[in-house]
Amino acid sequence: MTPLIAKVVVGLPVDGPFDYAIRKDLQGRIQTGQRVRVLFNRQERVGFVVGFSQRSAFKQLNPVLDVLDDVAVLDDRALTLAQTFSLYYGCSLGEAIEAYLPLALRQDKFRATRAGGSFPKAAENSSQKVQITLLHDRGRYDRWPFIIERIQKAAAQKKNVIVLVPDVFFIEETVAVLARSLPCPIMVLDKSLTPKKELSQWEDMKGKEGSVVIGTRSAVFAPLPNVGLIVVDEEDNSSYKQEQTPHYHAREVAQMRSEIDRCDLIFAGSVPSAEIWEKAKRERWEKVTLGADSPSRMQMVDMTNYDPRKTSILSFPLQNAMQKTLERGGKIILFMNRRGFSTRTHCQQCGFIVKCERCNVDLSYLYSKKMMVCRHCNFSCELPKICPSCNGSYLRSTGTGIEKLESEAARLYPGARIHRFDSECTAFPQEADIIMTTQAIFRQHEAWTASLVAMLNFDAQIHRFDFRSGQKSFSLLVHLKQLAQETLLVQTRMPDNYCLQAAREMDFDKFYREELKQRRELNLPPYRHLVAVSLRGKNERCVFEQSEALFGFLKERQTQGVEISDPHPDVNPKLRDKFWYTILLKGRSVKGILAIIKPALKGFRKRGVIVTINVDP
DNA sequence: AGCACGCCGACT
DNA sequence: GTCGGCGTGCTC
Repeated sequence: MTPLIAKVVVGLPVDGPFDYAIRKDLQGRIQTGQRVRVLFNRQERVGFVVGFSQRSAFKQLNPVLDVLDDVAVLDDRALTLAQTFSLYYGCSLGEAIEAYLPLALRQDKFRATRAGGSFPKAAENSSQKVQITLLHDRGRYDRWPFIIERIQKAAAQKKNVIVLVPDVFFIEETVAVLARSLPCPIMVLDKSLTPKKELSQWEDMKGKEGSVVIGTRSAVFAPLPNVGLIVVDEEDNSSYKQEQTPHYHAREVAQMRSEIDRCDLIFAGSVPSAEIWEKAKRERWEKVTLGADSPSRMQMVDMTNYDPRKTSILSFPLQNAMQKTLERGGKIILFMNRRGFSTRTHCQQCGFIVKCERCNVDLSYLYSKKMMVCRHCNFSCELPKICPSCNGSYLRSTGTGIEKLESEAARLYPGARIHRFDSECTAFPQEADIIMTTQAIFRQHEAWTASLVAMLNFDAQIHRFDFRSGQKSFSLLVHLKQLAQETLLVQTRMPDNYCLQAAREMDFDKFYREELKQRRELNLPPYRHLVAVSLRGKNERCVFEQSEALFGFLKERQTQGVEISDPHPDVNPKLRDKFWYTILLKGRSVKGILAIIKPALKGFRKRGVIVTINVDP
């Protein structure tokens, strides 16, 4: 029987599906996974057909206005993945589908023309065994021969492969490494292209076999048929987590897709995340350890008796090591994760601190731009000459950023060629004796190594208010150690810290033992799932009151095994002119936690706030 | 998300 | 008396 009603979802945070009448002339032309134009709440929108029906509970139905493509943009597997995605991340099916599609297909300006390739129906290969591999590469490049071999195995069976990298900066390098050894076609899924080009790339993938697609997190949705393997490189990198809603993690989506497509998975990296390390052990994944440790040794400088107001940020042992390295003609990398010259400007007369009005944080001074800037929003202003509060002329800038480090080094080593490399720099300084750098160093294609690498502010890193700060610090130490040919020097007031101890001995088991012990004691991932419910709004009192009200709603529905934290202001309570409060829920399963949040939110009438859900924040 | 209908302040 | 502010509710 020809269906009379189409079930349609839209890319808005509203649960559907919604029923639309199918006109006579469109009957037989509509299939699931197709895009249609519909009138939704008096507006024309792109909708996605997810099913059909003969009857509707609604009396008056709007008609489907138009079918937008000749072919379905989503096949059954893609719809299944979108469904799984929306249930796990607590978003609507329409939002999940929009996360999936190239920008062009979320609007009705463009048409999809190419149908998906043929591949086995889900039922035909449901018995196919899925192999998951944790590939721990203690070096930097030893992983690739192993990965290439696995890709070739997949390609030999005419299967396609997806390779995910954390950042666009790694795409070019990864393509080069793979192209050297692989005869099969390599494609790049690039979100930075124009919508039209992105669409044509996306459509090209549909007919492929034995090909490789490389891209960042959204490439996990590449419309390749018959995927045999997904590789997630540097799996612990936080860029795999999307900062906007829906807050998905490409690593988790890769696992969902592997279940549905019955394809293999490789999680590769120098420092696996504690979550994956534990899961690999619990679920008995294949574990491969490769690569020699970096030959460098790690030296710690105890800064306990160091007074930042009296001495240089470059401790005497560090100056000593730098001097010796320079005398031998060696290179030096100084690492500090803080941009700008100074990090705080205050008035010595009245105590006024120059802050960002939108985020309420200290403004940094960028000497290179002669401007004060906010590290959260892109607010910038001139450095005030007199105090805006008391009109006195006693403004002082304190705190050390990478630019001050640069001038400090220039003063101490007038003969050395000193360069800075941060996120604003495009070209890497090849001719340099001393390089001051931030995280940006890891975007560098060629492994730029140095005799001496120094990490200046380890303590600021480990003290960050984030349960993953241990993981991130350890990861940073291991990556910096890989850049050091001879010595990695770390300035710290806590030389006994387990991250430092484990990194010095390159004892990964030691790190995970301690990290996982702490996670277990505090009921944190991977032993519990977290879901953050965040409220934001212009009026702090309103946000606070609404948080308390929602907290009450959640408490009413609380089930056994789920903990609900009191609402608390975020680490940065004011961000981009909005106040942020969060309620954190902890439980053994995301499903169990969302079963509390979803109905609570349905009955909750929000006033002056926007509520968002972040699963596995 | 975004549009419509709602009820309260400043205008001719 | 009306025009329009945005706060809240709904979308097949």
